[in-house]
Amino acid sequence: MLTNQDQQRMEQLIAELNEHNYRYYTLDTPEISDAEYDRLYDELVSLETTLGVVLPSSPTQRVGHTILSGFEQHRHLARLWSLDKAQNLEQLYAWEARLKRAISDYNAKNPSTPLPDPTYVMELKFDGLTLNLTYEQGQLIQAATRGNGTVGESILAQVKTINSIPLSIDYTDGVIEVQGEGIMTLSSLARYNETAEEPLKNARNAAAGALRNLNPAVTASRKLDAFIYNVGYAEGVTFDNHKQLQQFLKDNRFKVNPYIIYADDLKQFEDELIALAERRNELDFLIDGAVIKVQDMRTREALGYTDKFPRWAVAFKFEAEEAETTLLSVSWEVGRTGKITPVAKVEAVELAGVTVQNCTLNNMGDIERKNLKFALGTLVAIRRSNDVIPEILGKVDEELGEEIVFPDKCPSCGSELEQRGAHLFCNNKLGCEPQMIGRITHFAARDAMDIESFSIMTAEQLYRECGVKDPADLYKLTFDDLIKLERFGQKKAQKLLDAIEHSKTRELSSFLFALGIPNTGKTTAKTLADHYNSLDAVMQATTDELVQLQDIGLIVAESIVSFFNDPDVQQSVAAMLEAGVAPQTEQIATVASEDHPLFGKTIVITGTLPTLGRDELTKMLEACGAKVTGSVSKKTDLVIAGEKAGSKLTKAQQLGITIIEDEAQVLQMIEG
DNA sequence: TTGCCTCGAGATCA
DNA sequence: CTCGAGGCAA
Repeated sequence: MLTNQDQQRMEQLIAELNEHNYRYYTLDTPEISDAEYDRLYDELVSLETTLGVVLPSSPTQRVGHTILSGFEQHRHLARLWSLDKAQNLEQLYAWEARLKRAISDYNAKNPSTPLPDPTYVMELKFDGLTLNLTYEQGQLIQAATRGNGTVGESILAQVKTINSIPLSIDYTDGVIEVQGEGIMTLSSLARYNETAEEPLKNARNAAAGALRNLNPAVTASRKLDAFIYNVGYAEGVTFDNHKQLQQFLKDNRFKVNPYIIYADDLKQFEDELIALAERRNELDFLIDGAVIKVQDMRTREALGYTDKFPRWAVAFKFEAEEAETTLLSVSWEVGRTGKITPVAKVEAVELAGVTVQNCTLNNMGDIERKNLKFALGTLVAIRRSNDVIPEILGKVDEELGEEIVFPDKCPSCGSELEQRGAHLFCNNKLGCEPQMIGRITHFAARDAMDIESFSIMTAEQLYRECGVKDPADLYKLTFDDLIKLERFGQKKAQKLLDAIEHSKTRELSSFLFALGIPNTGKTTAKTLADHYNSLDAVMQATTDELVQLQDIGLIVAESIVSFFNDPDVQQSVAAMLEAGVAPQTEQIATVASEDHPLFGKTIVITGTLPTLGRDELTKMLEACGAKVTGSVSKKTDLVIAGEKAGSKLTKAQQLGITIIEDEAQVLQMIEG
């Protein structure tokens, strides 16, 4: 039986433990000994077991004992943006110049409400894994990775194991999302590696790996930490400037790194940036630069965002670490477009926590510009540019090595190569294996037809063993074809077939991108799909028409026209359509049939679904002949309720309206 | 490009 | 149980 007294004692214990937890992990000023903490903790555990009651903010809820079967998708309430970069002071001031121009443009248009001169704040740029935490009525209800910025993966159970992240906060007036960086401190990593069977190589990957472990107990054993630096979405609270936002985070007991510097002028950061780069190695966690933001929130709102970045913030990146190693060999690889790219093998060398063995050299011109023509077997300097791709900077000394010989024949099929600019191309489109395998791989890729579990290895295997020479051939594959292959069992074969089947109904824009039209990326493919709304119309388009479209010039237009004039392409597309590939367009979908179960229904959407955006879902529903309205009434036939659904859901329940909360079920209904 | 994790396949052992 | 492919993040 739960008595009032027990309940009170439990709440008291939780409050005390959370307070001590906060002092220990967030403020780093513990007040009681570990033994005392453990005693209180044990008392709470036994109280919880005897009563059979566990409150959500109880510290015993940090380490879940159920092993997850996979990660669910999560749609962020506010997009998580990347940051514009500055590698040096010159680029930093260039950013400031753009910023000031944007401000004066704004002020010219809005003379009655001018923006103030910008003042700045500088913080550390942590090298870990972005976290997005959702609190509803003060409780931590969701935690997700960044993903593509819009949809990430839910890692709530893993994030709860991070002791400095509060399970509940004082702010209870609405839903908020805060953002921060999940990290592993260097001391934690060292301590972990002392006893670990498999030592972890660097703190960033260790943190990322720990958060993607399906067993939260494993995550807990890695003893991660997190710094919170932003409020991405908030109901019921606004901030005038960065200081207020910071204070809000601190008041709600988030762990905010104390390194925050305010300045009226970027010049004041110059010395600090140099000092920081030097002090970098003294910190107990990895940073890869500093983030500089405008303090004033109205300015942030007014300036807004480009496609990718906020205009009011920039990441100042430290000089990338460099290493010296021997250039062992250069091989020439053929991409899907026939472009020949030199790839360098170097003597394995440790660089910023990873072992580098391969470096891209871009093209012939690059090799000459870097004076590497006679560098085989000699010492070269390397660096990881843009954080990721290793590149060779140049020779370390004057010593001459063996010559890097530029090929004149395709290294794969032996055709004559053609030079276009600094690049070499193999024009043997249909007889050159890596080009064909590359096209098939590209076709199946995530942003293209999204055939899951299919990648270059599979493409090679299918090409060689099953005669899959063209993307269209994928649709002829049978279970019997696959099961014969090495490393293909029942499960894998079926999975691949299901994925191929699923790809038949991808969006037209994805299909166009998948075809690999030269000079046509995701964005152009989308432009084409939106404008023409049918595959046939795109194939019939003329150069004159195409150049009228947004961001399509003569070169792109001609690429598109000549691509679809190619009889091989026409044949391949025809074969795919024949096999049942039906790129989805709005036009097809808007031919709503009166037989559709959703036809004429009045539907209300509330909350957020894991992957479908509200606009996207509205369009889909309308295409079925449904009417999507904003508020629930007696006339509403159906309510689709996602996470964090509000009063609309309550009202629907009161009125007894059918409610769907499962995204998969929604999609099923749309499909009929 | 690398490191980390997961999953399925195939080998090994009971 | 071990190995390698696939997926994710930076």
